[in-house]
Amino acid sequence: MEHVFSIGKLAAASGSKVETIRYYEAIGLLPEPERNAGNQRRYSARHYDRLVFILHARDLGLSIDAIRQLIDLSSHPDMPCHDADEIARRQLEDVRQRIARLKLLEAELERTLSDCSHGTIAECKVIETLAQCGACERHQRPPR
Amino acid sequence: MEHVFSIGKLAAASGSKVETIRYYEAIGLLPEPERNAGNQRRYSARHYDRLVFILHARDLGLSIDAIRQLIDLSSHPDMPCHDADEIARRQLEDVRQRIARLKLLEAELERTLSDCSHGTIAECKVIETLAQCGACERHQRPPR
DNA sequence: TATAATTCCTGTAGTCACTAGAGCTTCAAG
DNA sequence: CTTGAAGCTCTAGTGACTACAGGAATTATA
Repeated sequence: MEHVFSIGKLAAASGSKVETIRYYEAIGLLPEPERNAGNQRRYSARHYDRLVFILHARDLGLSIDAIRQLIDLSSHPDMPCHDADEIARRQLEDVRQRIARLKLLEAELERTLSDCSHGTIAECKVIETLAQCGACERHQRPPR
Repeated sequence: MEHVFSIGKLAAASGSKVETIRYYEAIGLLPEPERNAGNQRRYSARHYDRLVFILHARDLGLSIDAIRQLIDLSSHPDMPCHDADEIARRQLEDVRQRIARLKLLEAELERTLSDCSHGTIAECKVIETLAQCGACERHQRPPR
């Protein structure tokens, strides 16, 4: 006899939300569960497993689309692992880039804050710093 | 005599996009520019400055709402700097948390990939890892 | 067992910060 | 003067949810 969950219990057990679960069902990530006599969803352990898989992958920053690919892959257990590997590798690359970028931001915010003389807005280095381009290469020189 | 830009030139000079500029105008972050006889937007250096301010702040991860607050602040130059300071400080805190979180993800993805035996999907550690909760505290124990 | 409180249902709309497209007008180069 | 690029407005789409309205079903309490 399997455990059977209401959507609320499944949300609580998995650490997600009722609305999110219904959303994952609507976009086809979670299979449609059985319904009881009163039309309420009744989930099994299989649903729990699938949901935890999705939540982990989301936590790791994978897009819904990447997760869909992984789920498709796992329904072909004879295929080589290469594609799943590739998805994880791309994600790792992405995460590393995000870290590098955020560290630059951290440094710039630290500088911005340490420069601030705590006077009035007119002298505020926070605003001033944002208004200028120090080492930034995004724009051309101001066109004066 | 001031430089005057078309929206396309402003986009190119600032490193943003035409649509983004119109969007910032629509939500009230950029003041409405003058129009020429043919109803086309004509921007001045003031607009360029404001746009660069916004783009920098967005690059630093500030929300549109935080930027709006900073702009409001800067129109009251006599107020103390404290509020602007606080916005930057909160943002720094946020960036640091994001870095910490991403580093955990990086480690988990590295582990996932190094475990992968490159066999078939059935043995794929990438998928397996996502399906389990190793050290994760998000959910309760599986309810079997 | 009756009622009250909670949970669940569907469907729609809202969020954020843009981005893309349709269908038209205006501008600039040759 | 023609032609093609750039501009205009307005609407809808994106991703990944989140929130609400207005009911129906279930569960807890008296």
